[in-house]
Amino acid sequence: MPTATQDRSPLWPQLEQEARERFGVEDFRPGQRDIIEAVLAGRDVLGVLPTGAGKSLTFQLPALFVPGATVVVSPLIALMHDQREHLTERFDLDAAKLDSTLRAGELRTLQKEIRRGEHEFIYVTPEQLENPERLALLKRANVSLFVVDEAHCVSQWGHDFRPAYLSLGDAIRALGRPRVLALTATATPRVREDIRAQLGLEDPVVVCTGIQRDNLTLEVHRTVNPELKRQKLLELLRGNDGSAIVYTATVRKADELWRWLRTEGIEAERYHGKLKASERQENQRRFMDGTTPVVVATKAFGLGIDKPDLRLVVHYHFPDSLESYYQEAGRAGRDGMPAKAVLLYRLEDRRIQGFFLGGKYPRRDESQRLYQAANTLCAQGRSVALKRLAEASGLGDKRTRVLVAQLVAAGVLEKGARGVKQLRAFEKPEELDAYLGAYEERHDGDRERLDTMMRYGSTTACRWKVLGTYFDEPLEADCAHCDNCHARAEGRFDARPSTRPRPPVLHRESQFGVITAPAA
DNA sequence: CGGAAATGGAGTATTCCATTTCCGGTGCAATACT
Repeated sequence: MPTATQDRSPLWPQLEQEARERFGVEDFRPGQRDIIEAVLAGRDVLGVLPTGAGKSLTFQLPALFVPGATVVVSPLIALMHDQREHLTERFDLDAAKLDSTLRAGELRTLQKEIRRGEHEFIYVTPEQLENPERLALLKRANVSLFVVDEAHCVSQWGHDFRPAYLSLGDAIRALGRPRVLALTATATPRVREDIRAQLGLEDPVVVCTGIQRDNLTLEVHRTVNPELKRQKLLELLRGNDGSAIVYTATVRKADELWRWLRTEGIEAERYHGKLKASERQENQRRFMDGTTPVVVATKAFGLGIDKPDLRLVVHYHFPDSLESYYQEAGRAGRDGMPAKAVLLYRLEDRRIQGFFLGGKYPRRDESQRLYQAANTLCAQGRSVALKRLAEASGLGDKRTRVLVAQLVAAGVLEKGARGVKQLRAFEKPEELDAYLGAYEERHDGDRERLDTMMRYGSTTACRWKVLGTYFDEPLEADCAHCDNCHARAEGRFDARPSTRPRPPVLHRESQFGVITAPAA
């Protein structure tokens, strides 16, 4: 993919004026100008900018200079709501939002407004774009810019829990192929490629600002048992002057730690997907406005969280990949002041992530079952509803949708208003095999990412270097602001750590059912 | 896969240990209830 162009649009002076007068922006931050230029030039763009780097401006500003409406796809209704309010109240722009919370009356009003072209911005959930009526409505808005906010969701969520993300490419085509701007805070080359392919971006301009953060110190503490872990956590929180997030992998652990921290005299909120919406909102508010300094949360606490003065992010369990880790840990120190990201590493925590990985993608036999069901039900060119396909194959709705999307992409099925139709069958066995095995590759990729996450936890190398390599931004010198670099500077590492004798391994259940433990 | 909780066994009182079982993230949308 090519990098940013430097052509200046003739509109630039007007643009700068608008930026100043409407948005109060005097100088553009790194990356912003390149993205805006490319969008105005009618290019597809993938922008990788960190949280708080002014992503919104990169579509809000050019949207005012292109004809027709700008559609913004957002993963969370709450996020859409905030952004819309921001646009209408602070910047005096017309923005609508289209999601399931609209009542029938509100929807009718909105339909009229959209037909009259009243809205410059229309925020939608990906699910809405699967609905043919909504798509028809948006078509009337003459969409010339299609923005995908938090675009990593396309790659991270599309294939399992929010399959609507797999249909964005279809929606873009249905809207007459407006230029597309995909925005995210982190993307490895693999994720970038996934976004490009899923959205059908054509020769996109890629704008990446770096991932290195000099004010953020990375640390890993190996904690060999739960008690040590808790003590370390307590020590970190007591030693921290400012706000902190503690991430856990499970809801139960989040609740448990939250309770325990409070008995230890630490003021904390909790946040996870099992809480009622009202409680989540209230807890988040108290953390964001500084009433409570600590929040214990699962990964549900993430999107849209921009608290610049966050001083510490602790991971009680490591997440599923370095992308996730960097996203979560990187929330610390957005204000540029010193901050710390600490991982409490324990080898055993792998099982939790391993468990989540296990059920994530369709297995071979499931893909087979769906394909067979489609073959049977779609005989003689009949249209079949997804629900029927799910019933016939015995798969869940979500899984069915993921697999249908895969078959649509392969040109085997076609989506219509009344379900799917079969266009052809897999002709060659290799083709069928590629379909059946498509998710095995993804699964292997995910395992690898988990392994890389664990290598980060156990490495003695510079941690920023590890991250740099992972995100394809190799770092030449060591960072001097991670625990390993500190340790090396203080001579606390052996010259050649890898040559030390390895600890004995306890083999349980060898193939003869004997337990052997090599002498230490 | 591992930790917590539940169950079971041994053996006779309460308890203790071993084994088994269960559970585990993210949200939208549509639907059935008050």
